[in-house]
Amino acid sequence: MSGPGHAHARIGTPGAGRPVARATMKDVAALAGVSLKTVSRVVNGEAGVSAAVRERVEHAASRLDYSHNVHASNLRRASSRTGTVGALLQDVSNSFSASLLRTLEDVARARQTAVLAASLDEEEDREIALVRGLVARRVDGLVLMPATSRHEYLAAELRAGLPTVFVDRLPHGVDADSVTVDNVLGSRHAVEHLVRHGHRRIAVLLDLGTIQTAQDRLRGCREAMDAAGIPADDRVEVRDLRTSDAAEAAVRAFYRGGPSPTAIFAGRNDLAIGAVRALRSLGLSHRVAVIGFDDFPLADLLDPAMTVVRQNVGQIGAEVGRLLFARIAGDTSPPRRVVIEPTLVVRGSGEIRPS
Amino acid sequence: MSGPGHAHARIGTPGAGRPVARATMKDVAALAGVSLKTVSRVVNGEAGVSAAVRERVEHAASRLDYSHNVHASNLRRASSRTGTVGALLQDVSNSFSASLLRTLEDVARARQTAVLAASLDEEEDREIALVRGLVARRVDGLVLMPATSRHEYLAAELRAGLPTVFVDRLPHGVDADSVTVDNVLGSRHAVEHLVRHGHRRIAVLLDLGTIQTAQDRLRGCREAMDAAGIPADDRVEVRDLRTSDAAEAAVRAFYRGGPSPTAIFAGRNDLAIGAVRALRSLGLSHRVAVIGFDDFPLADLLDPAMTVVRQNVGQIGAEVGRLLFARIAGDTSPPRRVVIEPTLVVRGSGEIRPS
DNA sequence: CTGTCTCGTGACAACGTTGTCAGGACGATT
DNA sequence: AATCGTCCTGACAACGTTGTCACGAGACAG
Repeated sequence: MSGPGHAHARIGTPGAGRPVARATMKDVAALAGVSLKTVSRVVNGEAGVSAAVRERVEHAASRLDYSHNVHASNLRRASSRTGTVGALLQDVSNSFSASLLRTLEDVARARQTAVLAASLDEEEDREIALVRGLVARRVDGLVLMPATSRHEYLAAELRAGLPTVFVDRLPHGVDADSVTVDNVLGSRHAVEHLVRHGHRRIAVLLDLGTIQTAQDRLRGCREAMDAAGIPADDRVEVRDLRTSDAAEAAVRAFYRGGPSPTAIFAGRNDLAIGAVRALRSLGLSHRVAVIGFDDFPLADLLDPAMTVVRQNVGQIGAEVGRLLFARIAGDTSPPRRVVIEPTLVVRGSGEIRPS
Repeated sequence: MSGPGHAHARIGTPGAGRPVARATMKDVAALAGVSLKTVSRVVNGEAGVSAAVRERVEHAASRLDYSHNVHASNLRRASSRTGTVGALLQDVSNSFSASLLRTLEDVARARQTAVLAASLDEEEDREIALVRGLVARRVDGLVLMPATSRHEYLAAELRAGLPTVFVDRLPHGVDADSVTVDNVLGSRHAVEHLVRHGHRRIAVLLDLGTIQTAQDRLRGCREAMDAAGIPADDRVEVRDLRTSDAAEAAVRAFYRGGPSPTAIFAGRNDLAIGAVRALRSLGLSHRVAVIGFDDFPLADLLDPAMTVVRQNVGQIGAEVGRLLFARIAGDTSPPRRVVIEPTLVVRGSGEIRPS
């Protein structure tokens, strides 16, 4: 207690402990009067330690608040798993990424694995920096919803055997597992649905043109329109919409002496919400049809309830987890591309007929 | 290429690399024809390496796909930071936890720190196990939205100086930083608001009674009702509601020959949503007032738009980040208890008068 | 030419842990 | 009594890295 290092150490207050070094196996060994290796045996529950010694060690460990250092342990161990995986998603606060993270977390926890989560916000540099950080932390696996469109920068890691699963977007330039949604199909179905309800002037709201899913969704729309003989119309095809507010403004513009579409397909859930806000304020929410891509909480409570193309997030997350941990467990079969079919959820807003 | 270990190693396929060991500084040193220590100097950008040697080392490193091992580095370094913090939240897929995580992540990223995220789902054992795991991983700090009601189990860690910030719920039995919302105040304001609009039969929906915030919210309601001279009524005070569905069922029961409250205060956002579903299906959504605790996306788009008590999540997250990283940076001042005042956001559902 | 100083580089120990192996105590077998 | 095997325990090296120190080469002053 009077040692120089402890002189001013208070107990139980936040900053008090910094000077107090953590107890190591060596300290526990000294207190228990055994060798370091014996402590290691006890801590790891190995056989070949007498009950008396085991008890002495455990007592010493708890008296010193000993906590195992997994980093040192992994460093020494033969085939070191860090028990950590990384998840780089678009934005952990949006409901799609958040649900995905949650499902992955559940799978990981069942395997004693922790999840490092981060948001990319479609920033390419951030993705590359974060991947580097995760590799430096020696994560056992990586789940990636990429912001980049080319993934050669990952080649070395993949070659080194880093289990990697792409989600929502396909890998380009490297070969890796992926779990994606058939965006072309989903948006084609949505637009076909609108056409079937009599629409010919259908607006399309889309995210950043650099994002794969946005491109695919556009393609799906075009296919459906081509099949219906509806010519492409630049005035109602708005791209590079990043926010709900941008979508709202775009939709407002449609009806200010503009093309006045009778239906709107929104290529992302918050764009759909922006569209609803605009229509609501224009008094058009019961006169213009809306279908959004990606379901969201409360879509059924809006008025009219929103018809959406649903990506089954639970299924996506489960597939991602399954693939990732199979690789971590040593599965070396060729990369798999799991494609999940989205479904149209009919709720009302997509069934409004043109007036 | 003909070495025995590489004979069957394919390139670029997921499982190909497992047998290929990662290059270490030793390997880089050998290839560059320098000592290991020189590689360390180059990798860490230390001074005292000639340009020629530096270039040779960098070239060798990239040829071997060398990646720095932060765990070994931290182990050796004097004052080791792992550059990782842990966030144990209620459920990373609910919008409150997710937003909090997101804000924390932004603060952390600015400090080159990664975030380990996990959900507790109000399970006490899981909290304890996860904290142990985070400590074993030597996180630099911990953000905790506890499922437990007593926190003595953290005493040793706090004593050892683990920077810890409680969020949404206060620490009990130990002294630590916290950022909470004044739940009593918020719910008192909500009920006062209902009383002011003429309500005397006000139902209260609450989460698990073991959760601190639920207790506080109940207390706030009671204070407001006492002040208004409204006697407590067990029939309209429903506790231990875990899900939106449970809330929906409870509200349905109110109007099946039950007490028929003229207003409902829901102590959590998804309970409020359950209430809305029930009222909607009973055709009462414009006749019974509803106020929810905690704002949520689209609350303004419901019909009627929902009046809520808003906890400013951005502010909470920012405070948590600020406190946590101040501690990590060495701040040893006494623990702080930051309390944030929630505000009533008036939107319509809370201003319906009794019929 | 010698001595000193600086600069670039390397040898070695150490961080906290685990795998390998060897040794001592003890009871059982010859 | 000598030999063997079993059980428990410890000494030591190693994982990949960095801090410390020492050494050799060249520059420069005396």
